[in-house]
Amino acid sequence: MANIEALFERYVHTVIPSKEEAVRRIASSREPLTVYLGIDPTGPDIHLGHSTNLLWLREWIAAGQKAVLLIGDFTAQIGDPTGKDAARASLTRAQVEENMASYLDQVHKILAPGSFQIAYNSDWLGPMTFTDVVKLASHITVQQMIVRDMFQRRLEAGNPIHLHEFFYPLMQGYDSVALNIDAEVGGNDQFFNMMMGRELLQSLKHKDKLVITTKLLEDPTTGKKIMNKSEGRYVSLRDSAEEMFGKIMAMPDSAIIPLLTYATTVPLARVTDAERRLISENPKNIKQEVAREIVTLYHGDVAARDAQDSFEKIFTRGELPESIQEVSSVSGNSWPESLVAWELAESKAAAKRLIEQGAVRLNGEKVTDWATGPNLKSGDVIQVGSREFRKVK
RNA sequence: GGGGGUGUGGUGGAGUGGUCAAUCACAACAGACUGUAAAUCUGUCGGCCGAUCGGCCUACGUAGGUUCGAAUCCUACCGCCCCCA
Repeated sequence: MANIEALFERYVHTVIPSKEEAVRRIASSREPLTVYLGIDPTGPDIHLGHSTNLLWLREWIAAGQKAVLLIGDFTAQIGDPTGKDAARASLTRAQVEENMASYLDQVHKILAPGSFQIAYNSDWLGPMTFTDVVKLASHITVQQMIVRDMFQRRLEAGNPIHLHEFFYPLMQGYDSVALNIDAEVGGNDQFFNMMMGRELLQSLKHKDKLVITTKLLEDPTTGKKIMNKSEGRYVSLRDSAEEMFGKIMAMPDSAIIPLLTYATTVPLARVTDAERRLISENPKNIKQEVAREIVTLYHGDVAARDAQDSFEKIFTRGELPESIQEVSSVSGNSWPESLVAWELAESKAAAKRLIEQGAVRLNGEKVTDWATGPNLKSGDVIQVGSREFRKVK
């Protein structure tokens, strides 16, 4: 019983109808309850923001309950409009399949293969006829749709709302009906869609679904998302150990506690301990511990330790990394031409700027003049900024 | 169907005939400093060429036009928003 209550504490934001009711239902049910997590395979990456749901699911499964991972292959193919004003490009079947394979690999880093079921919403959304859709739509009013804050904001700002955007909550909501599900879990930003599913399930099957929303990784000082996929600022579960470690270290200090709380499984006592230490201690140490913890989760102890060593080596002590990408030098190439060829600069103009700014080093010596071509020999190391290295073959 | 608006760089958003490759903010990149790829401060931020001055090319929804000269004016088209019906 105690472990069931604990299910609704750490990662959870809200439970509808209530946490108490959820606990009661689990305890009083003869059968395990089934919860589902829906994800749309719109890109190849799952990021740390999604990991909260997966970590929660792992506990749910450990508590003897059932889980379904619902892949929104149908919705992804049409294109999810919930983003900004521009309609997102639709994905082809092939892209979706590629993303799905990649998603499962990532999910398996947290949830053991076989510990959950997989469902695809194209199975029931694909065969629906226009008649089915109209009938489904009749259960929801426009007023119910436009209360959603995203729609409200766009109405106020005079930004377009396309009619088809109303169908996404409807489709996602219908997933609950098709699965005849007991509960759904998702990030707090998915609250509206999950409630839509609850509404439909009640209308169509007179069944009362639990809605469990999890905490989002947000910066407590700015309220902004720490993982921002549309701005390309996120830690992917596919990232290498070193990338992951580095990206976490580049996060603002204010992200330390949210990451430790919602993206790891360390005991909560350690979180309060970290909060206390942040006051007196160098935040760098605590951030490193968080990075280490997260990398361990996805890459294991050894890789995490190596990632930390390599980070300290390059950034704290300014030494060269273990392995450096090798490039061949073309004699006669000027500095800008070489930098572009080695993918260290986007254009020759950019390369010149980098040199002018003192960002380019040859064997540790600043390159000051772009006009006098590089005189390179095998083994020379070129560095741009603090993290890009190339070695001449 | 009628009327009024609007469309700018990765994003938001200025600019309404030349001094606009386009104020500013965010993002990004670099430098300094540091406690790290945090914070802060400074700088850079379309491309090409000439050894920093300079020159050329491409760009402000699309296609034309007016003009010595257009992101800025005109016409058509496309997209979007609002109001009336």
